[in-house]
Amino acid sequence: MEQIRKYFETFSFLNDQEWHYFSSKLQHQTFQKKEIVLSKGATENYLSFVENGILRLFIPKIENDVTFGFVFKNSFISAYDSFLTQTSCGYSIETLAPTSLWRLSFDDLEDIYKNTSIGNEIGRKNAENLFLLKSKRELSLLSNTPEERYLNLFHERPELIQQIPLKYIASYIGITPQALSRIRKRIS
Amino acid sequence: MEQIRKYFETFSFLNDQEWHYFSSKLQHQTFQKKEIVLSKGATENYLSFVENGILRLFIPKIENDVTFGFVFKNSFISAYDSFLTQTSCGYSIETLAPTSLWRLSFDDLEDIYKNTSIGNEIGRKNAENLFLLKSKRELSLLSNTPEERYLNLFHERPELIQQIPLKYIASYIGITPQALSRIRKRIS
DNA sequence: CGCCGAGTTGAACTGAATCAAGAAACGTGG
DNA sequence: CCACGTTTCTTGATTCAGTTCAACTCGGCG
Repeated sequence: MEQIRKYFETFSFLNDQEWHYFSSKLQHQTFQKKEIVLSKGATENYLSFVENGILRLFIPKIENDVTFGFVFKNSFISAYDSFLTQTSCGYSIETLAPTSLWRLSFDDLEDIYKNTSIGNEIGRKNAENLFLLKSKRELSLLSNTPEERYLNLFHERPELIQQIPLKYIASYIGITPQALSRIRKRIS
Repeated sequence: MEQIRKYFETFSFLNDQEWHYFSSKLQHQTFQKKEIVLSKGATENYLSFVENGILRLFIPKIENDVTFGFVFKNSFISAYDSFLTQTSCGYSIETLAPTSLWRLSFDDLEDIYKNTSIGNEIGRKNAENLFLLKSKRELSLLSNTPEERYLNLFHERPELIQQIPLKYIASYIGITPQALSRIRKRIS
């Protein structure tokens, strides 16, 4: 749990009282490998910190679903759009490895925003960070080729390429597994 | 200027004192058509409200630059990633029509965050909204075809298709002007 | 041992890129 | 208000990266 505090304090310092208030809201939950954490159509009720494990965000499709995100330990996971708007979610989240989460419910987070000044600040900085990530990804999808995206992933997140089945990575960079297989062959 | 207050109050109510403090920081500035508002490589110093006009965000390239955003009146524009991180910007912003902005500097915004509780709340909700837009766009780029993206634009933002040169829209959708021309022919 | 999912490889197909040229629209100065 | 030059849009021909369909290999697991 101390990891969460550390994570926050990359944004803003928390005194013990603030931290105690925040951490009292957290619920611990564990999942097996290949378990669905949130089903498409449901409404996300949690902002969750990944204590351990790997998760995948994807739009389920009849044939090939579209994977658009992976989350590793020591960061937050949520269907954050569904969470923020409290409307049904257009995608699903599943675990790719045994996973344990510290979860904060929507209502508890609202309380934190109401009752603490630090809450909004951390919430803002977190949303800003998520925005930055999505901005980078948008530019990558528009201006890089799939091959460039694969090479970038390879350099920036090598752990991802080692731990995650290729078919999901292929989908993440926007191509079929076959095409990724050929790219790998070409560049090696 | 009242438009800005209205915009904020879609998020959170502002009392007169808060509004007065905020609005005292705003600087007014106007631009002609086709004027560069921010050059790639510079650092964004402003969060700007578009009172009037149209702007385009793009990565300048030797041959075809990559357009990834348009902003119309009554919303905010900024190279928000560069602004937040105060590092040099990877893209440029130019006007596509005569434009007038109300601008808030980075330092002034930091003051607002420090001195008001409402500031962080609005900042958070604004960042959340920007995040939502980017999330939608990511999914669109991954799971729709260029043709579907064009039709979506056509339904969701028809004003955009009327007022903006096709070549920029093509780039925004992720294809060449020629390909967009053929799509238009096909669907009409 | 046999099954199943993941990855690879091949062949044919397709949508978009590229190269090139012409038509239409736009803006500016006379 | 027209004439000219520039930019934008369209259309055609060719090329190419990635898709699709299909077959085969490999490794793990019941």
